[in-house]
Amino acid sequence: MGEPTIRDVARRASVSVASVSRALNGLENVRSETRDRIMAAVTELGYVPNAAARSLSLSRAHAIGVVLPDLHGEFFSECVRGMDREASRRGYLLLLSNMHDDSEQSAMALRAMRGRVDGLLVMAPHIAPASLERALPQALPAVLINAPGEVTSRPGLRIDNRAGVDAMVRHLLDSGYRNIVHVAGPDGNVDAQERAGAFRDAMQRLAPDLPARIMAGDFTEEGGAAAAQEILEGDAPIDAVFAANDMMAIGCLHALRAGGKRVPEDIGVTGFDDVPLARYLDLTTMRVRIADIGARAVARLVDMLDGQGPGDGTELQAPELMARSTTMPRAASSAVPRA
Amino acid sequence: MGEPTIRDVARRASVSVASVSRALNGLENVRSETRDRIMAAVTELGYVPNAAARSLSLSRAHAIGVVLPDLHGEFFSECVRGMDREASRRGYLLLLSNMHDDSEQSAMALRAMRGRVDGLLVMAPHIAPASLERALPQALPAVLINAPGEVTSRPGLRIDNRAGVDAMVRHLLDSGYRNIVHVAGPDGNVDAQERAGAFRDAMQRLAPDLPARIMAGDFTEEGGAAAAQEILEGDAPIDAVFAANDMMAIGCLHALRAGGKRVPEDIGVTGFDDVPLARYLDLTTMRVRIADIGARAVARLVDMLDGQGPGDGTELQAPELMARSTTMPRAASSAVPRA
DNA sequence: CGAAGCGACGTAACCGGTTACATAGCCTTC
DNA sequence: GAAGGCTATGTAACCGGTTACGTCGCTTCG
Repeated sequence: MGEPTIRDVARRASVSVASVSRALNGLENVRSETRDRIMAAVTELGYVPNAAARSLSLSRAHAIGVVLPDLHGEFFSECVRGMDREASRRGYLLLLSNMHDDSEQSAMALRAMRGRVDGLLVMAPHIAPASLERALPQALPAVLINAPGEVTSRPGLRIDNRAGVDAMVRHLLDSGYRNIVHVAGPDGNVDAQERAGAFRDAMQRLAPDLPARIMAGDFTEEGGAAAAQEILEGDAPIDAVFAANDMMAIGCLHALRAGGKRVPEDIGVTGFDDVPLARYLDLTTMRVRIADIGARAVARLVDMLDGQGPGDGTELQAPELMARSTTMPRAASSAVPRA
Repeated sequence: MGEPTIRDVARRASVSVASVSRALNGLENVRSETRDRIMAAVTELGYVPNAAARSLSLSRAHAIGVVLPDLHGEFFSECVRGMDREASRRGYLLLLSNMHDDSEQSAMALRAMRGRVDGLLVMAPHIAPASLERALPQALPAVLINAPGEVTSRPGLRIDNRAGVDAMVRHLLDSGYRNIVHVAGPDGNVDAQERAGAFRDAMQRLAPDLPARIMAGDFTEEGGAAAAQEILEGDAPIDAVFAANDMMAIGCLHALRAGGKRVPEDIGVTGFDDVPLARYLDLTTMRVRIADIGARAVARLVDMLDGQGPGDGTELQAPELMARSTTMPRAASSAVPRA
């Protein structure tokens, strides 16, 4: 009545279940005539192996658990797209579960994956590493995405914020901007902190004579606009705003233009992330290839599962400068010494 | 060595595996003292039931397979977000697989889900219903999302394009626009066809005296701009453009303004979908709650699985008018008779 | 010619749960 | 006080695969 099982196939092909299993898994020690009979039976019955039974006896599910926070649109889909691409290339399926803020429920979701997946991909930007480590089944290999710092023993994958900020600061200096202010993200956010710190360092290193101003922000468009207001009303001779993300850069851009500034002539504006809107507004920014991060995370995890060693530590994904029309080479430009 | 099994728990609590299973599944016939001993053993050992074993013996996986095409960002993530929300409320996990254009590989992905999922959520806008029906395991319940027409016997979920177009046409007429042109989407797309057809019908019904012009388009920004050029250069007295999606509306909006037209005074522009960019540009459009569609799809599927009957046929999700600043009530306005 | 070796194949145990059925202990009831 | 019923619990079969091990027949070689 139900779906055909391997025993049905065996009966139909007049062989034992062992032979069917061997034939299906491409083992060598099956006579080709036998194999043909088995394959015929398989197609006649429309047999498909039951994955649950397979996982149970192999203790291998060929599936990867993906636990993501409630991400904003583009980021989420790009990440999953990259994961799916790599996973399906490698013959794995993705088991998805949003990690809700409720850590109780997240723990539930994690347990529910027990026995279903061979490894975990976890993005938990706002979870303390210690409690994360506790929630993670210690038996399961896991790759952490954008986890805060090196605090964990798990292999990880992160945006190379330092390299990105470096490239952007260099671009601004090369273009001739001299009075650069960084609008930082919220305190709680790891990327925000890292970008702000990197900005300070980059300025110190690349242009020690110039001031490295940092303003507070919150990653929102309104926050960017507020920063712009402050700049318009202040008396500091700012000629470039480097926002810690694109949304703030966009808020900034509008407010500055509304305030009578010409961008990029009077003042340059740049962001970070390269959201679709940035491309649309022709905003200079750092492109973060999120899909690649997802794909690499899968690749590393599968390598671990196949015993290729744990890979070492945290891998960084370098963003790419997208120089567009909110910055321009300026008259007063002077070369910056290469590091 | 490996993870503890139910037998380990049974041994530790000095009971049989049957009692452990009963206690864990909340069966009534377990003495509370016994239950406590079992629970203690569970937490001491850190026992988590193996899902594969569970699915095998119950033939119930508590997971839902999700097969989506390679969707564009926002749509994908919204849809999955809605699904995940509802699925986790109902105690289900999501098994994800992008359906690549390669139908061979898609079939593979579908078989790989055999035994892993209790049902399928399939979005296949560009697959012929017949071949889809063939690829789908006939034993698995499935809910089709945005499937073309009623051609299939499976329950489905679709955007109510007719209602949406109706509402928009009514809004334009109410606002006083009289010479409305619809910029259609690509021929192959079901939504595009439906919207164009609905536009013709709505105009016929709500304003039989007015012309119902339709121009060809392709759902891209460039396509919208091209249509706008044609309007600018033509001599028809167009005073409103209703694009079949937001991206075309945006292309149109820019081209019209670049061509010297004032929007919304000289000409109204509207779209469909309410992508984030539309909100940003303050474009009048129809909001499609994609997340709700995903959530409803899960809800219906789970109802089917729980034997609540198959639900009947295709359910429609009504879009919502977002009247923003690319349309406005005009002087020459005259009321339109309500249907 | 018999033993050893080898390749193809079958038998049955196992993976880790669930559950039908058996059993045992206790309480009722006449 | 024995029979019957009820409840808590144990035993073992089963879900559908994989695979260690055994069997069988044939070839090869001393």
